[in-house]
Amino acid sequence: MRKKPIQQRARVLVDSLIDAAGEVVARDGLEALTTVRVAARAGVSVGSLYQYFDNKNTLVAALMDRVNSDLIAAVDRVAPLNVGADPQAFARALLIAAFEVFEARQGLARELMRHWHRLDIARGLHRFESRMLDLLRAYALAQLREHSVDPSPARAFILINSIVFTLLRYLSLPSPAMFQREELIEELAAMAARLITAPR
Amino acid sequence: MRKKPIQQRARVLVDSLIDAAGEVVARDGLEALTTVRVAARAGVSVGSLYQYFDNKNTLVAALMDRVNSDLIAAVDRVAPLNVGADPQAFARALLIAAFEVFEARQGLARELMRHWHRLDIARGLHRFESRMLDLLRAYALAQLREHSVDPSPARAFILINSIVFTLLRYLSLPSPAMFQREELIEELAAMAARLITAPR
Amino acid sequence: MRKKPIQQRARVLVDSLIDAAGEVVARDGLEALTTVRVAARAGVSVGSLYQYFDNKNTLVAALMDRVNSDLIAAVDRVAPLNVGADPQAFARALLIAAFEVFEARQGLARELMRHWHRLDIARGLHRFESRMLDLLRAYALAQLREHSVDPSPARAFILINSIVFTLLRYLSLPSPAMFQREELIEELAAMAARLITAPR
Amino acid sequence: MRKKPIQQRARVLVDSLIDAAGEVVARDGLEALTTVRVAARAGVSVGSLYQYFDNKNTLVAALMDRVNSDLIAAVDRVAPLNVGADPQAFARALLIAAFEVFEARQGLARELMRHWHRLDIARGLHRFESRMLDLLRAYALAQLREHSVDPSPARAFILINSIVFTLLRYLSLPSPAMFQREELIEELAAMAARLITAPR
DNA sequence: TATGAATGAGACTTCATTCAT
DNA sequence: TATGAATGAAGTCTCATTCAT
Repeated sequence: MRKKPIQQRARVLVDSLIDAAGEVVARDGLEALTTVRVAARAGVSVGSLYQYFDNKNTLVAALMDRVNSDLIAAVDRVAPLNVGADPQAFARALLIAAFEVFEARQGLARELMRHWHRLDIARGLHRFESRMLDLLRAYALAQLREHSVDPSPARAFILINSIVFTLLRYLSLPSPAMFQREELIEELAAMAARLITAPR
Repeated sequence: MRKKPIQQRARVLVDSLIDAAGEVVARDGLEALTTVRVAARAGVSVGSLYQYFDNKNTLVAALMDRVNSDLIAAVDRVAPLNVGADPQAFARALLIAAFEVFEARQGLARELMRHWHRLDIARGLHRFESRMLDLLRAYALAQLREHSVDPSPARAFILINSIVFTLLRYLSLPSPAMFQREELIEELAAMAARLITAPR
Repeated sequence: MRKKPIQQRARVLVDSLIDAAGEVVARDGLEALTTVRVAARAGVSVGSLYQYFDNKNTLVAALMDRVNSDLIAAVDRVAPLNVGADPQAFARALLIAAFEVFEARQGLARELMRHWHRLDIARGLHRFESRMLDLLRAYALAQLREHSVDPSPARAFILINSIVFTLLRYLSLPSPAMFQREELIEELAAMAARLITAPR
Repeated sequence: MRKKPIQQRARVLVDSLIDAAGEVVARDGLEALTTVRVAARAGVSVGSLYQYFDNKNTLVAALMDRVNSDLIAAVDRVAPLNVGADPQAFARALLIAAFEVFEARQGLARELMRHWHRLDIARGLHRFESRMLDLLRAYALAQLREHSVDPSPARAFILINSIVFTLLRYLSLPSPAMFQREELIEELAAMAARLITAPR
């Protein structure tokens, strides 16, 4: 980031550029993400885009960060409301929240999924993994006193990635799947519950 | 494919072009996959590349198909040898085989993973899913007579995608994970076993 | 045209690109008309060319339009000054004007002639035909009250095409003809006069 | 021509290559005229094409020559049968013959017309002009004893070119003209007659 | 002689980035 | 600061021509 958007106007501009980037990707795919187009959609000139982003990559990174933050915000919102629920219900609640995030900007999920490499989706996922781990620990502390309160790193890794990617893959399916979304969520929740409660 | 590689020399060329594509991707990423570069690496001229591939996309598609076929071949080879094993051992065997495929051409997995959308990784996955479903049914018939022999589509979808993507994500981790590969395999195998044997 | 050349500088650039295209064609033929070369000759980069022309074809089309407009402007300028003249003198005046247009950019005529199909020379001719028809009607009204004021479409078609192409062919002759240009003009004018005044 | 096609088989091959070239042009335009395609259509390999034609240009030249020869053959066939007719009937007969040649391979005329420059349509026209001049002289000798037996070069030039190009342009009109072909022929014949019989 | 795979120069076009205004 | 025209490297693809078999 070339300069810190201390000023109000700058922050607004950065946001609208990221928004514009998301819209372009959602509408026409990552291939269509050109700096001129994003700037135009944001209602500014390319020059202004480069005032706030060093290059195209940092713009995309910012977009990814945004999605990741949305995801984290969603689980953060939902998790506390479900600490009392059984594992499967807990997982289900988080899954539904995640689904909503991905569907919020239809088309974006598909394209992000498709390019989850470019730009640190990896980095994003790492942040998400950490957050999820925290949530799991909190849940475990509250509910599963008798069990391990600390899922092993490997198991946490599997849990997060299995769910996130299965979900993304489902969302990016070219044609409707052979099953309903509800069924997918239920099965994923069951799997998550088993993973959480399984003995080491 | 512009012309069918009926002749020996042509088939060899097609193969070496796909190989070259894989090497370029593995070494420098999908972004570096230019037609000229692939041709050069294969020791021929661009023109020759276009003699066998309509365009760059079909080349990448061929590369994806190749990886997919390798994957299918690997599980096909291993599965029959493990029909007698318990679910977790069965899953473990397949996982190890898959790991080997992905590690065969170092770096390739990472980049393919990263672009699993482009060019029909999706299509490839579908083929792989079908094959895995067959193997599972065969295994179930032989081992789990008392259980459902037919995992629901949703569950199969979760099983395949969770494993494949978790595995790919692990392989594409920028820095070593906090856990050993063996641990990951064991946990994945356990998860798979639970998923296979869990009641509907 | 990708963007309308509203601004002065842009208009100048568009013009200089068309000029450059004309020069390249005149000097080395239509085959030598490459986008890079035209841009270079205009003193800008290819990118700039594509800022104002969607592709090579639209550039050529613009060049054709330019020639066509020049032709129309020339006859429009000369015709009013000769409404009082007899048919042959009228035709002669227009012919001389046309000759001048075609000779203005030496070599261009030859190449345009050679490719009169590509890019709407046809369309251009149609515009020219219409304009000529108008001029003929105006002339007929003023001079030939006793004759038909409206040449049949077929006759007008013959009149225009015979003159334009004969003239172009003359200009694109590789070696000097067996006769003087003046003689050609005179004969063409006579033919035109006969065609105009001949009874239906 | 790399070698004289003395042998029967060679002559046949050359002919079939020219035929193939004409068919390709007629069907898909001059842009589609690639050596490989022509060879394939002729049922031989590119290599064989280059056995008889130095390069693509000579092939096209040969095609043009062929059309030109067809044209000359047509007027040569028709002219003697009409020496007794009046000028307009004579002209009409030749025009109809020319029309038939151009329509023989539908589409070819349009494309040839469009590119009458490339390859010596010019050269071809010159041969055609000479032949026409001969025919006109013969006709004049037989019919117009009292007039000039020798049309001036300029007038002959105008006569030939006006007719040929008007005709070609008519044939290459994208949409049907406002008048019937018969009307065009009649008007052209009348114009020709006037041109032939007009005093110097 | 015939074949047709291989060559590779070169054409078109895009788009991230800069910088004069 | 904002603008957006200009830049030009780089990528994809074509096709006339050659030459080993």
